[in-house]
Amino acid sequence: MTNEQSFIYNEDMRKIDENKKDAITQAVFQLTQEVGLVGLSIAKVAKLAAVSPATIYIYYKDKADMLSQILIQVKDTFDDGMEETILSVSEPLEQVKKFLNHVIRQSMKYPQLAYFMHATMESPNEIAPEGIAYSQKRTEPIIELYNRLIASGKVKNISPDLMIGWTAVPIADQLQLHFRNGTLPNEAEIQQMIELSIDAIKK
Amino acid sequence: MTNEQSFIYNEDMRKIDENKKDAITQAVFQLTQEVGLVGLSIAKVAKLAAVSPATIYIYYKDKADMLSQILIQVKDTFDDGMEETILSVSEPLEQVKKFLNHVIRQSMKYPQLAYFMHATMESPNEIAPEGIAYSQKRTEPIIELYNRLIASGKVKNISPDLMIGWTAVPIADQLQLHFRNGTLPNEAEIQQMIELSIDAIKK
Amino acid sequence: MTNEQSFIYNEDMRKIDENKKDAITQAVFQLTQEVGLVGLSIAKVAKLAAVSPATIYIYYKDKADMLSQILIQVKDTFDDGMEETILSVSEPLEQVKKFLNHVIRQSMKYPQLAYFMHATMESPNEIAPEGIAYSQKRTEPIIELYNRLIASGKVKNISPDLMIGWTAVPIADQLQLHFRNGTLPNEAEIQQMIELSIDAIKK
Amino acid sequence: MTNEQSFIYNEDMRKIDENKKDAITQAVFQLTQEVGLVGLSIAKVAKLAAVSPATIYIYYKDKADMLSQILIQVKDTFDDGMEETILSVSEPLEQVKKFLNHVIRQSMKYPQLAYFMHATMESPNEIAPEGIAYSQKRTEPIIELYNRLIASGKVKNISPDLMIGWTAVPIADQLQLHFRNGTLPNEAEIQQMIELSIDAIKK
DNA sequence: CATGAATGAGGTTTCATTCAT
DNA sequence: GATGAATGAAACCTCATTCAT
Repeated sequence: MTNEQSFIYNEDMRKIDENKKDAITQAVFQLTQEVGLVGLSIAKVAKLAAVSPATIYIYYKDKADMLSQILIQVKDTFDDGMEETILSVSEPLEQVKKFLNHVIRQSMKYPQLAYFMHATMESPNEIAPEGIAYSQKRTEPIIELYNRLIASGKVKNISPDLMIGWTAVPIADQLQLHFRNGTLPNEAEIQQMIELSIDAIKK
Repeated sequence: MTNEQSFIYNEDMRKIDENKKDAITQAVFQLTQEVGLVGLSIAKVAKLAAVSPATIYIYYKDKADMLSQILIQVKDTFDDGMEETILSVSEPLEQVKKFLNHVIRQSMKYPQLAYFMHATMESPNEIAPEGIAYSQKRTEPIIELYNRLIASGKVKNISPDLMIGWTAVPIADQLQLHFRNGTLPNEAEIQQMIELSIDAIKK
Repeated sequence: MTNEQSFIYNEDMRKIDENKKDAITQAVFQLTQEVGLVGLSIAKVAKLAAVSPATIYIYYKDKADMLSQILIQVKDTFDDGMEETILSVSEPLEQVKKFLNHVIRQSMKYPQLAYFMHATMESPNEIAPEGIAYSQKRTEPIIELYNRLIASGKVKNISPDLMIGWTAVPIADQLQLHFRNGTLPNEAEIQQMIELSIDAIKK
Repeated sequence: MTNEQSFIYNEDMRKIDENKKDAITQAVFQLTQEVGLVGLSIAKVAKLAAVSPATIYIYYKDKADMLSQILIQVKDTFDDGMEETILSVSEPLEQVKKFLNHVIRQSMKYPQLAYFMHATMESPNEIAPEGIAYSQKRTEPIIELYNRLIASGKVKNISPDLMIGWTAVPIADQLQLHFRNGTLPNEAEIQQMIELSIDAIKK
C-alpha cells in the first residue's frame, strides 16, 4: 500500500477496482466498529460497500481471507514509519518511548484501524492463518526491542511479555476507551500514559 | 447463585431445573472457550448441555438474555468475598493490592469464568443491557476505591480510568495469556504483576 | 422399512414426521426423474415436498446424507423378497433366472426407485460413502451367485463382472428405456430379455 | 474437426482460436472425468483451460451449447472410419462384429471421449437439443444395420433396441468399468465381449 | 417442565452470464 | 478476438426462535 490514506479517504481514486476494494475495506472497518467482528457478514459488507456479495469473492478467497488481507494492510499502515521513529534515538529506553508514542499517534490518526486490529486479536479464529502469522512476525522486532531494554539493565528483569503487558497493552486499551467514547487524549494525558508505562517497568 | 461451585461440579444437584440450567451454563462456558462468543449458537449449547433448544427458552428470554444472566452470575461468583478481602485492611493502597490479589486468585480459581467475562467485554452487543448495566454497577465500588487512593495522595493524580488501566487491566490480560497457554502464574510472577501495577501508579 | 409401499402411497400415515420424510423422499424421486441428480437441489426438493429447506436438515445431515439414506431405503425395498425368490430353486442357472426376474418385476413395480438407483450409480460423488458402501455390500451375494453358476460349469468361464454385464446390466438398461418412454415390457419381451441374457453366457 | 488428434495433442496448432477452443475442449473432458458433468462449471473450465470465462462465450452461446458442440465433435471423432470398417465386409453379422470392434477400439483410443459421451447420455438435460439430435441421427445407420441383420434371419427376431441392448450397451459399459479402474481389456477379453454379444442375439 | 419438529431469515459461497475495455 | 471485473440468482447450510404435544 503506497498511500495509507487510501483507507480513509475515497477521493482521487484512479482504478475502478481499487475503488471497490477500498469501499469494501472501509465497510469492514465501519461494521467491525458497529457490530463487531462477530456480527460482520459478507452480506452486510457488500451492502454497505454498495457491491454485490459475489464481487467480494473476486478480491478475496473467502471471509477469513478478506479479514486476513485487510489485517495485513492495516498492520503495514500502522507500522508505517515506526522503525525510523524508533531508530531516531539510540537508548533502548528512549526507543521504547518512541515506540509507545508511535502506537499512540497512529491509533489517534487511524482509530478505525486500531479498533480493527484490536478486534482481530480477540477473534483470531475469524482470520486466515496468513494474517495471524504476518501479525506475529511484525511483533518480533518489538519483542527484540524489549529484550534489548531488559539487557540494558535500566528496567526490571522480567519477561518481555510482562513488559508489553504494562506498557503497550494498557496504552492500546486506553485508546480504545477514547475511541468508543468519541474522544481523543490530550497531550498531558498522552504523557501520563507513557509515564505510567515507564514507571511500571523501571527499576 | 448461592454456591459458586455449582458452575464447576455437577454432582449433588437437588432441583432438576437447576441441574439443567447449570448444564446450559457449563456448555456456554465451554463453547465460549472453544469457538468464542462469535461461534456460540443456541443449537450448540443445547446439544452440549444435552437439552432441547426449546428448553433454553424456558429459562431465558432469548440468547442475549441468556448471556446476560450468565454474566450476572459470573460477576457474582467472581466478586464473591471481594469486599471482605478489601476491607480486611484500611490503607487505600493496601486495599488496592487486596483487590488485585482477589482478581488474580479468582481468575486462577475460575479461569473459564474469567474468560467468559473477557469475551463479553469484547462483544457487548451480544449481551442484553441488564447484564452490561449490572457489570458496570459492580465496577463502581472499585472506582470509588481508586478515588480514595487518589485522595490519599500516595499515588499520581490521574483519573481512576488510567489507574485501572495500568493495574487491573494488564493483570487480567496477563492471566488470559496464561489461560490460553494452559499455564498458571507462580507466586513470584503474581508478586511481579502486583509490583508492576503499583509502581506504575505510585508517585 | 417395514412397508415399502410407503414410498409410493401417502395414505394412512400415522406419524407426522414420517409423513414429511416420505414427502421429501417422493420429491427426490420425482426430481431425479425430471431434472436428474445433477439438477436436484435442496430448495427444489423442499418446495416440491411443501416443507422448508431447513426441515430437510432435521432428517438428514446434508444433501449427500439425504441421498445416501434414501438410496439405502431404495436398495432395501428393491431387494425385498429377492433372497426367497432366488432360493426357491436350487440350480444356479435357475437361480440367476429368478434373480433377473426379480430385477424386472421390481423395476416394473417401482420404476422411480429403479431410476433413482440408476442415477446414483452414475453420480456416486453426490452420495455419502455409507450409501455407496451399503449398495456394494448388497451386490456381494449376487456376485457369489454368479460365482456358483460359473463353478457349475453350465456357462462360459468368464468373470462375474462380464456375466453381470451381459445379464443384469442390459436388462436394467432396457427397463430404463421403457421407463423414459412411459411404457412397460410385456410378458413376451420379458422372456426375450431373460433369454438374451442366458444365451449370452451359456456355453 | 478435421483431425481428431487435436483433442489429444496440443502441439502444432495453426490458428490461435482453435488453440483456445481445444484447450477448452480438453478442460471439459478432464473435468467431466474428475468431477462429472454435474460438477463441471464454466469457471472451472476457464481456469483449467487458462482462458477467461468470457472467452468461452465467444465460442459457445452458453454452457448447454458448449457441451452440445463438444458432443458433436466427439461423435464425429468417435465414428471416424466406422463406415469404411463396417463396409469392408458384406455379411450383416460380420458388419455388426466390425461395428462392435470399432466401438471397442475407439473407446480404448479415446477413453476420455467415451467417458464424455457416456456422461452426456446420463444427463441429457445439460446438453442443448442440437447435440442430442445429432447424437440420435448418428445412431440411425446403426439401427439400420441391425435391421438388416434381423432381416438376414441369422439372429433372433427381436427389436433393434434389444439387439443393441445386448451388444453395444454392455460393451460400452464394460469399457467404462475398465476406464474407471485405469485398466484396458486385453485381446482375449475383447474377443470374449464380442462373443457374448453375438451369442446373445444369435438364434 | 420439557421437548422434537418446524421454519423464515440470513449466512457463505459458486453459478452462468454480461459488459466495458 | 480476448479479458478481468462484475453481478443476480441460486446453491448449501445454520441461525434464533416458536409451537403443539
